[in-house]
Amino acid sequence: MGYVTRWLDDDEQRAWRAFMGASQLVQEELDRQLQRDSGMPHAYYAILVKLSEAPERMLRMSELAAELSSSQSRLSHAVARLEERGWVRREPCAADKRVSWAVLTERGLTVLAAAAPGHVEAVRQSLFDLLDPEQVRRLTEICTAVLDRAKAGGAGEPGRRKG
Amino acid sequence: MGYVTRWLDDDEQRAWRAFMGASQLVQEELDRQLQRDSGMPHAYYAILVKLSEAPERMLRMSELAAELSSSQSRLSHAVARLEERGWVRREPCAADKRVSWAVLTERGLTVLAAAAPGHVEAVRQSLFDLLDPEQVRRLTEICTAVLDRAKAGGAGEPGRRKG
DNA sequence: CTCATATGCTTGAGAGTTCAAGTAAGGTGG
DNA sequence: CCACCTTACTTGAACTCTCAAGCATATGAG
Repeated sequence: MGYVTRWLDDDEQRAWRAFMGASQLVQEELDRQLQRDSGMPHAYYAILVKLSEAPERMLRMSELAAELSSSQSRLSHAVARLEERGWVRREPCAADKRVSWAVLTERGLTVLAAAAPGHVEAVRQSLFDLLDPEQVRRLTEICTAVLDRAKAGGAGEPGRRKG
Repeated sequence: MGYVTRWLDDDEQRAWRAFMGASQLVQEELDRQLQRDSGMPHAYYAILVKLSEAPERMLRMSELAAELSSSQSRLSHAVARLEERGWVRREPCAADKRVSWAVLTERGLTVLAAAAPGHVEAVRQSLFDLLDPEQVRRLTEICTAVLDRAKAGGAGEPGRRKG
């Protein structure tokens, strides 16, 4: 523990605050838009999207959690709420009785279809309308680099076990 | 509204998911690190930092909220908790009795000083160690562009009034 | 001066997230 | 076939955040 802390220099400070600020801002804008216009938080929207893209529109809870980088606990609570609303249904798995499938219902698909246009519009306003194509390319590259480390087994990702 | 939705193309999809993924990942890593090592969420840490940088280590609640891009409600709840821990103290304002000052206590400063090195280390691991200086420069530019629109009076920022 | 409105902040209820336990089922070595 | 560990998922309590009201104090119009 005999470290001397390497503080952030001015450029790093600026970068850090800009990144955190932009992250927070975009997240909150999206969350607010979805809550206001479609009555769901962004996390729930993301669940519906993932299910809609899956074969048969169903995924095992653990797969779904992994795809969303979400903890199993969070997903379990969320799917419970989505089930109450009739947007998602759970089905037991015959082959492995521990597993449960999350299935997007017709009603869930309808709700998602209704929510999507407004969401996309909000995404454009929060991000893409503000950046030129070159910036978008760079942002993708940078964020991918950040994400790759996590997948490569960095410390402390939620809902994942190292392996 | 007779709009035809302009969906995201493949590049935009990738950019969007990378950005959201990286934002979420970094936020959660930082939150977890601070919670684990210093027993506070990142939002509370940010409050302590802002106060520590202010003259006399004190700010009016509304100023503090504005600097943090936080709603007044959130800040009020948070400061209540920080007060219970003795890290922050509230003081009434003689000139305007509606105002209350949030003041960083000695104990709060000590806690912040103890938390900071681990936090900075986590920031490096989550972000700066993964990027070269040119990428950091680009990230700053991009995030600043995203933030500037909000300050320039975009729709729906939390805890702010337009004007 | 007085009433209406705006401002600064707080409060309470409802919701989502987290962490730590807890249940149940699958797999394995003896 | 029986303990034992792992895997898949759920549950409950504590905590934070949000939204909508709710005070109390300025401020301005008449």
